[in-house]
Amino acid sequence: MGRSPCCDKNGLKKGPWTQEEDQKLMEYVQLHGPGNWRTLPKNAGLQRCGKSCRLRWTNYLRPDIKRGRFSFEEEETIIQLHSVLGNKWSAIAARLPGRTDNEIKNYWNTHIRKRLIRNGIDPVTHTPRLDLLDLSTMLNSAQFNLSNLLNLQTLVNPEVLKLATLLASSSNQENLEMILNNQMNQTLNPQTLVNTSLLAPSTQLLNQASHGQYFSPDMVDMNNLITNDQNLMPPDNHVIIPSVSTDHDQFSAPASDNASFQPSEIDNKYIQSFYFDSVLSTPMSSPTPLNSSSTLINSSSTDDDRETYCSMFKFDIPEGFEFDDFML
DNA sequence: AAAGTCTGCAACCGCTTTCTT
DNA sequence: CAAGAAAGCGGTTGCAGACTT
Repeated sequence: MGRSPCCDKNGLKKGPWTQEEDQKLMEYVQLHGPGNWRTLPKNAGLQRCGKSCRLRWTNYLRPDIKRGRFSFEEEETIIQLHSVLGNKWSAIAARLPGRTDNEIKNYWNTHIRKRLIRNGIDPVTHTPRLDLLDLSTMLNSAQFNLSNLLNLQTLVNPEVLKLATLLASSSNQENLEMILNNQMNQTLNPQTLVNTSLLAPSTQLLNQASHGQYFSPDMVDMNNLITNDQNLMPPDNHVIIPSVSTDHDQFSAPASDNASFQPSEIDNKYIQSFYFDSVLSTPMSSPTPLNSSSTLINSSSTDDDRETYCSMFKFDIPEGFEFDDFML
């Protein structure tokens, strides 16, 4: 059975709304409340179909709509919710007071989605795009071959494999193996990551971690994270492993034997922003002020260039997980 | 300065779900 | 329970303004 159109479109206006039309619609809704959209246009003296009126009201005229730029927290919320809910814009909008599904959808398509793609993250799966990586380097390795991988597959966290792949693409064999070997102990050891020298040490953070304290993903400025105590957040089932180059401006190649190591821009972004975050975390703290010396956010960055790093790597932290058990 | 291209967003379209009779 | 209407939803389009050549 075919569906009849929501209204007779003959003679009905389409396209942008005029101020006069907005006024009529607002006055009518304020007087009678929203709803009964089929009869509303006629009663309000509008040459529009009810559907158009409903859309105009819900997406634009509603008094509780928050207009203007999305805040950092809102953006983070959208990304996190999208990683769980997918394109359920109305469900996402329900968690963002004052924002409409249409607005969130538009913002996703025009800003967030592009940014994720630019950073090598699949906006659908929220995981790094392996097609961007050089798998051949890893697979051709004599020391690290496919059969080893297969033997490990039940033990290795797939997300860590992705990181490992990334590192492999940078020809850093030794560090890669260290990470994978530690994965055989079921969980990623932050000390090991740091010891690889791919990830410069943060003594302060490691001390905190070794005492079983976790950090919320204050994701933007990893440099601040290690230099500023107040950025270390209270336990919240979060772990961050900050991976900050020693000079803060350029990713450091391991010394001596790997002088040709040239990480790509994507490598830098991934590695420097590597952190763990449970998917359904509690709302995040306010972001750390951007540091102009950071590779991620530098002096030439505009507001629009605020990079989005959440949801890149997600790990569930097992209950009762203790870092002490895994310290070297 | 003009033409072409890009970008962001409001609005529309059509399908699905929910409600009403 | 079924049919029809209304509402909800997500994908897509069209256009105005910004930007680039």
